[in-house]
Amino acid sequence: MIQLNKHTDYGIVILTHFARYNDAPLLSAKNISDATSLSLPMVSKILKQLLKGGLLKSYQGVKGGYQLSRNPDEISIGEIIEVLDGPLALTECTASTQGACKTEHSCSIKPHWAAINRVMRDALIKLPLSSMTSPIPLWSENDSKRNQIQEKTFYPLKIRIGEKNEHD
Amino acid sequence: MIQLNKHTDYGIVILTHFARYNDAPLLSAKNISDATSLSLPMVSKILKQLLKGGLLKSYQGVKGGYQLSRNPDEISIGEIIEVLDGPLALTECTASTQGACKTEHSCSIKPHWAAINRVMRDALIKLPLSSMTSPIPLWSENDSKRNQIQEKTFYPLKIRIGEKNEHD
DNA sequence: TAAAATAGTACTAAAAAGGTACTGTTTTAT
DNA sequence: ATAAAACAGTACCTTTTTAGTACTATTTTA
Repeated sequence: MIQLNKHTDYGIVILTHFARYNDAPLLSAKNISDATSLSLPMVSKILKQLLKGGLLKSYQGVKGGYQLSRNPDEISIGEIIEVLDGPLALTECTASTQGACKTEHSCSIKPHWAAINRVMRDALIKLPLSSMTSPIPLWSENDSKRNQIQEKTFYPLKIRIGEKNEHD
Repeated sequence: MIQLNKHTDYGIVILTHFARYNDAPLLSAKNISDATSLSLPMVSKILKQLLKGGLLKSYQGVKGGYQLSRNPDEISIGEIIEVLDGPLALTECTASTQGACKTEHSCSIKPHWAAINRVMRDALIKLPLSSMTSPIPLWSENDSKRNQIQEKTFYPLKIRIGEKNEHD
């Protein structure tokens, strides 16, 4: 089912919590654990990963805790997944990788995998964390622009997919 | 890495082979096995799944074999993944599922998962199998329309994501 | 100096994936 | 008729990945 692993799943839940309480000064692992019903060790582990990936800032000591390193509309779901679960690709067989696949020499569609991976990545890189906290949960046609990260952000990718067809 | 399982990976390779030899009358499991360097039992297993999922037709007997049930431009990568790997969703926690998640009652972002799943599914459902056999492997901006399944096909989904922003 | 928080590492049990083997059924050609 | 070549279905086992926990060290504040 191409499922996210639990860590990543939990990570999105946790970051959504941060996004919702973005005004609060710092949130501790204990705080998050209570709010999400996830075990403290589990939460702690994921927070460390998010820290290492640059999505959170941390402060040690008795008044320490974590906070988002950027605004929720400048962090994408795709980026979160990449931090917790590695590259946003459905296969490791791309034009750039070498030797990962034993049938590589005979594989005739190798260059085409890039298209699948790109379509997938592009879709998730455009979905901002802030869309997880918006009052209306489901995207309607009119919401689609509001719930997208715009071109001027930090994302290098410039390809657009799913362009509106002018014939309908 | 949100990776496709091997069966699905192989399945796309196999169906791409069918797409490429769409004029040939029937292709046997042995034929596919030779062409892809995948073991015969493996190929056989996947072909059966694809048959069951309605993507292939089969004929028994000594002159038997398999063929695509539709044209390659009417089969989407997303559909293939759904047949071989289940629903195109990154989490099983959606508004429609019940009881799959033990922290369900305390999960505040449950309705929002649908957005992630939809973005993902929509991207892959629009990518046709025929794009795997096109001479130019990578999508350029101008290719994007050519390599998309159009609205008039059998897909019920009508949402579009990633619309071009008129400010750039 | 004690308490509350982050930082880092290592281990283990459970679940999923990947692959193979075996047996049965259908059709064609001799 | 019967053997061969292909599809059809099921069950099993091994390996890998995932999920979760435990333990220890470090930092900061009151």
